[in-house]
Parts: sequence; C-alpha cells; structure tokens
Amino acid sequence: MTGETQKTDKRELILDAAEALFSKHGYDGVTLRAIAKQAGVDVALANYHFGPKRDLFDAVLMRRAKILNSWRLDALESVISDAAPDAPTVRDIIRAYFEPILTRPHVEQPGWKNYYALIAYVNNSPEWGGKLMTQFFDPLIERFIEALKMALPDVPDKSLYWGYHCLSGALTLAFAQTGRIDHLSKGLCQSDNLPDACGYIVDFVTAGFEQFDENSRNSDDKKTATLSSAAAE
Amino acid sequence: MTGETQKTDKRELILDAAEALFSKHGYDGVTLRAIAKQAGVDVALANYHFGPKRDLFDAVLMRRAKILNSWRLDALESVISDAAPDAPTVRDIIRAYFEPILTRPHVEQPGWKNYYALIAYVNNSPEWGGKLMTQFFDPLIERFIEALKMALPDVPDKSLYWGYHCLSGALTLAFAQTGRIDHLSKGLCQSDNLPDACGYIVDFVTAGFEQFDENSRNSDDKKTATLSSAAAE
DNA sequence: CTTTGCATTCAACAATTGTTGAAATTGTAG
DNA sequence: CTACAATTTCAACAATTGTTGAATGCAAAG
Repeated sequence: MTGETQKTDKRELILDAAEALFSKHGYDGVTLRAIAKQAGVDVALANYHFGPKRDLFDAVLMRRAKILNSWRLDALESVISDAAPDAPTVRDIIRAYFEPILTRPHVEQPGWKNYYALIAYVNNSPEWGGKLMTQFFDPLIERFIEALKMALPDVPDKSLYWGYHCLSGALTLAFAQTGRIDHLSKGLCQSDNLPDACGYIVDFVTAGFEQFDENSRNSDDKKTATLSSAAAE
Repeated sequence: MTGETQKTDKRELILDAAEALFSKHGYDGVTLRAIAKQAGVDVALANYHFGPKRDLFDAVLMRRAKILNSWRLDALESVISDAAPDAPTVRDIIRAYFEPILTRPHVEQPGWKNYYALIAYVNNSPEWGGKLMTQFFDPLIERFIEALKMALPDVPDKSLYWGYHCLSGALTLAFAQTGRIDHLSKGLCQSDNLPDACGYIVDFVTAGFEQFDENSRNSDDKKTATLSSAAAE
C-alpha cells in the first residue's frame, strides 16, 4: 500500500537509463532505443512521458538540480551566518562549495555519479552548455562569489571571476571521472573517489584565492610606498 | 609554382571543417555531410582520404598535437636547464606549461581556437576521452610532474597529482571557451581572451602547488612537536 | 459487466546516417 | 595526343534515427 519501497515506476526507470547513457556518450551519442532497451520499456514510452528527445535530456538534468542547489545554498548560508558579523573565511566558503557535493554519502550511488559526469559534459559543451549551466546554477554561483567578496574585499572582481573559473574547472574535471588521473598517478589517485579528492581540491583552491589577496596587498604596498615614501617592514 | 600560398588542398579543407564542427557539436553531433558541405566538397571525399568517420576524427586530433607538444616541451626543458643545477621554481614550471599554449600569437587563429575546444571536449569524454589524451599528451605531462617534484621535493606524490588535476581542469575549461564566465562577470572577463586568462590562471595554480609545500612542512612540524611533547604557541 | 482514462506496446513513417562502387574529371609522364 | 594513375563526383545502398497513430492492457468508478 505504501507502494514506493520497490521503484518500478517506468517513468523513473527511463530517467535513470537516460542519465546513465547521456553521461557516458553525450546527447547525440545516445538513441532513444538504447535508453528504452536499458530501461526495459518500449521506445515510444519515452516520447509519451517526456515529449521529444531534447525535453527528456532537460528532465534528466532538472531532476537532481534542485536537491543539489539546496544542499549547497544551505551550507553557504550557514557559513555566512555563523561568521556574522565578521566575514567568513575563504576556506570555509570553499568548503561550503565543495563538501556538500563531494563528501556526502550520496556520492557513492551510481545515479549521482552519472549525474555529475553529465554536468561535466554539459559544462564543456560550447553550444548550449553555457546556457544550461547558467539557467540551473547561476543564482547559487552569484551568492557564492558575493561571499568571496566579503572575505576578500581588496581583491579586484576580475581576479575573483578568473579564480572561480579555476575552481569550476577543477570541479568539472572531478565530476567527469575519466580515470585519467588513475593512469597518470599509477593508481595513487582514483578519479571516482570524490571524498578523497575533495580535501586536496579545497586546499589547492583556497590557496589560489588567498594569493590574490596577498598580491593586491603587495601592489597596494608598492603604491602607497611610492606615494608616501614610507618604509615597509 | 610554389603553389602553397593559396590553401586549396581539399584534404586540408576537410580537416578544417571537421575541426570546426567536431569542436562545436562533438563527435556524434556532426555528420559527414555537414563536414563536406562546410568544406565545399562531396561527401564521399572524406571517406576517400581518411577512411571511416572515426579515423577522420583522429586525424583532426593528430594534426596539431605534435606542434603543441614540441612547443611545451621546449619551454619546459629550457626552464629546467636554465635553473640547473638548482631546481626550477614552481612558477617557472607553471608558466612553461601554460604560456606556450595561451599567449603565443597563434591563439588568435580560429583554427587553433577550434582545436583547443576540441581538446576540452575529448578530455571530458568518459568513454574514449581518457585513452586519447593519454595517447597524445602523457609523455609531456610526466616530464612536467617530474619537474614539479624537483621544485617541491617535500610534497607527497599524491598531492602533486591532485594538484595537476586542478591545473588540468582550469586549462580544460579555458580551452572550452563556453562564454560562461563572460555572462557571470557581466563582461569583465572574456572566455576567448586566452592571453588575458593566462596570467590569472598561472598565479592561481602556482599558489595552489606552493601551499602543498607549506602544508607538508607544517605537518612535519606537528609531527615532531607531538613526538617531542614540545609546547606550541 | 461496462465504461472511462491512463499507461504501455506495436507497427510503421519519412528522413538521415556512414559507406561504397562506378563514373567522371583532373593531372602527369611518355 | 595518348595512357595511366590519382582525385573528385554521382548515385545508391542498407541500417538507423526520432516520432506518431492505432491497438492493447489495466486499474478504478458507475
């Protein structure tokens, strides 16, 4: 009667199959027949539930986007409010960005791993990739950069945005889980061990952002030193 | 008579068209007829020169790979030999990695921009992406990490490899040129201005690697402090 | 039982896919 | 000019694509 212990909803089966296949072969590399076969349903059923192929792709992307956004937004807001009235530290902001998506237990589920790989695929698609990512994740990103501006008030905006570019690239490549780092490191690192990767990425990215702060101070020092001719220790 | 001032070699036209289209829509998103149309030749000609579709894709990838590798390897080796017998600095190694591909004048040519976007596409393809990148670029990468080990002898290998992961992600996203950072920064940054991006990325990545060095020293301090029961401030 | 509405399957559509063999064109050497 | 080989085009192939309308199964309500 409760009924939902066994997940036999064919709608959900189609989404799962589409998620797995799209993440591995991209949008054009997957046929509706391949999805239907993996889901164990007829070809026409996908069209019945989701309309044309493109809408099915969007439905896959949308399914987990809300959950992901709420996790990350909650973490970010609590970091900000915990530090108030002071500005949060760079490290805490970066942790709020990565840890909710890389260290929670859900990352062991194959569905979420597939979804992450799909995000990596979309983020690197020149055609509609930029548009889709913007549509789904921009509000969160803007709030995140806002927090970084609080923590690093002296850093120019342009530096912050390029810093975000580096951060986003590191995350996207981790999402892709191509197994390339496994081969390069001869097994020392595993690209699908996201919790392990998280610590290293957080350290790396935090230092990257903080260096912008030191750089802007140095240029300030130079400027004021030149102007006031004061000696600096 | 010299003959090669006007590039009307249809073989090359096909490669150019394939490069442009594959970089925008991926392997499965492009038909041989679309390539032939853009190149202004018949559909069958691509098959005559390159064999099946997949071989054409590999030919596109191969065409510029050798040039790219020699530029980067030259820059890296000269940095190493200039510093000898000392180890090169982290910053010089990172610069040798990025500047030959991001700041040379060739990056303004649309052909090279397309090629970079194609590399980004391949690097994020879970299926054969890892294999292809390994095949083309691994020798260079290994020499590069070797140099980093010289500059950072106290940093554990695992940290170095995850650092390379972050570096590679930042570069790949820059290659993709999705225009996403343009939108996010409201025009402050342009994703297709690679020379401008290079400076910020080098600063960011250099700090990321150097932080591993500080961390390994700190953990050494902690370890000795714990063992000798010395009081810490 | 019958009816109603939703879910699912079946069968088939026109369009497009990569590929190929034969024909036509071009270039080159004798 | 002729002969020969490399290049390019033409026409067509079987296979696969996304999509659709009709048919079927199925549960609940009258």
